[in-house]
Amino acid sequence: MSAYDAGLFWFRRDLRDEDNAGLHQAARACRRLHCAFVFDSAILEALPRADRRVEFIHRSVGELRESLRQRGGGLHVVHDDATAAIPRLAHELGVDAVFANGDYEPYARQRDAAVEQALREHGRRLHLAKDQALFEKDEIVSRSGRPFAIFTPYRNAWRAALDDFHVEAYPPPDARVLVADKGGLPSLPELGFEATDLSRQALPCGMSGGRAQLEAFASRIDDYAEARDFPARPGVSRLSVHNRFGTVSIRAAARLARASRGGGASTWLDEIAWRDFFFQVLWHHPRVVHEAFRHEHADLDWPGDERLFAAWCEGRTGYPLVDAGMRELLSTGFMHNRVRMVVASFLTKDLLVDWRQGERFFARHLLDYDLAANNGNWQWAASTGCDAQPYFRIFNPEKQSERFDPQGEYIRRHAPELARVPARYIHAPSRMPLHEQQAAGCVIGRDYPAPVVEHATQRAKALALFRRARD
DNA sequence: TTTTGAGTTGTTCGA
DNA sequence: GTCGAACAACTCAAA
Repeated sequence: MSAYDAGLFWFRRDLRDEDNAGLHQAARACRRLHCAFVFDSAILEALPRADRRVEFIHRSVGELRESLRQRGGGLHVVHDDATAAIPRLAHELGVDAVFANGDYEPYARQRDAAVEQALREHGRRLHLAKDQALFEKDEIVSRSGRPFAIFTPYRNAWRAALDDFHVEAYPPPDARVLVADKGGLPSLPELGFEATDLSRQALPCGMSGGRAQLEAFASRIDDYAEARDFPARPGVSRLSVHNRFGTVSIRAAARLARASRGGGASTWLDEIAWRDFFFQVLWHHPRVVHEAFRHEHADLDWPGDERLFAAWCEGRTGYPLVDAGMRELLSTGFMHNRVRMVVASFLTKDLLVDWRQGERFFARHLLDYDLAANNGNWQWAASTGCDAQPYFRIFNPEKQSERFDPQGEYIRRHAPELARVPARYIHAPSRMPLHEQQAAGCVIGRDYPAPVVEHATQRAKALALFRRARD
């Protein structure tokens, strides 16, 4: 009943051998199945030599390889340009077909098209399965058959579809099908990378790490709706990096939400719907990678300069919640979601810097960086996107700080120079009288910067910028 | 077919 | 102090 004698499963952003749609499909279609992972030199070349993500992937691939070996199989690990490596490996192993899980990013689509073309020249096929998303491409469309451009109706249709959707886990591949690997796992230095501080971050890698995070979140999910906006609290799932690299299956996340059924689970399910929504937006509109989704905001002339952008990058804008967020990003590779919104709003609406600069900075530093979600959310914050925030809805960084970090716990954790600032000044330390600054060991202009811009003034400028674009 | 209402994440202003 | 309105424009679904 197997369609092929031998096949090759190519792992990409799905680093697990449990509940993996494409792997399951491949194992059923082949009598013998090889597995491979490619450290794609086309991607790695562009990265700095110390990169937490590469280390996360490296460790997760190592664990995946061990797990496959325990099942009687293995994982070929190659360091090369994937476009060349996969067709070559398919040839060397003498397989009839290659299997993988689909990817919605323009680079990945191009790469897969090139691989498919090269395979076809030798009579081999490439089969792509749906695994990253619960629903993809044209699975959720409006009544007119067009892709949704507004989240809420998308979400309603998505949830209705989920009610009828089979989210059982795909069983792991049958041991009799898997074939052992040859060759080793290249070390991080062999790939051209240095070790990072990843082991000091409270972030378990691999399938085992993903499982632990998911279980830990299961005990907090009922409080998610209330707790998720407070960055000092353990309210959010912290599963984003595992969803990014597939060390947790998105179907496992959906099963957890379904099993919980409370308000927290429902709110969290909406976040999963946002993820699918942005995958779908990117799939249908790849141009959003480079330009505003809304044409009338495509040519906004953002006046923000390099000095302001640098202050934002380094977390020294003089707005404590913004600075704490940027420092969290730099020191951990993560930033709490509420704070992501605050710093994104601040960069675009207060510093008036082009959202693409912020997007690129996040892309470089976020461990959980995902093109679709990052782009979608930046365009949301900048009011340029698909179902974006209205341009006049501008976050006040001080107000957000008072609401979501009232005692400044989060601020103090990430901006230690503010640790001794009294709570009544923690959201606007420059208003502290000098003697209190001295008592707190935080003199404005010496230990902590004065605000680089004034919110009210910049808000008015942002409104004018958008008004001009509309006229 | 047309109309109507509602829409992730907010702030400011004036009564 | 609290409250509602205003801040646009467009998509989508329901009436």
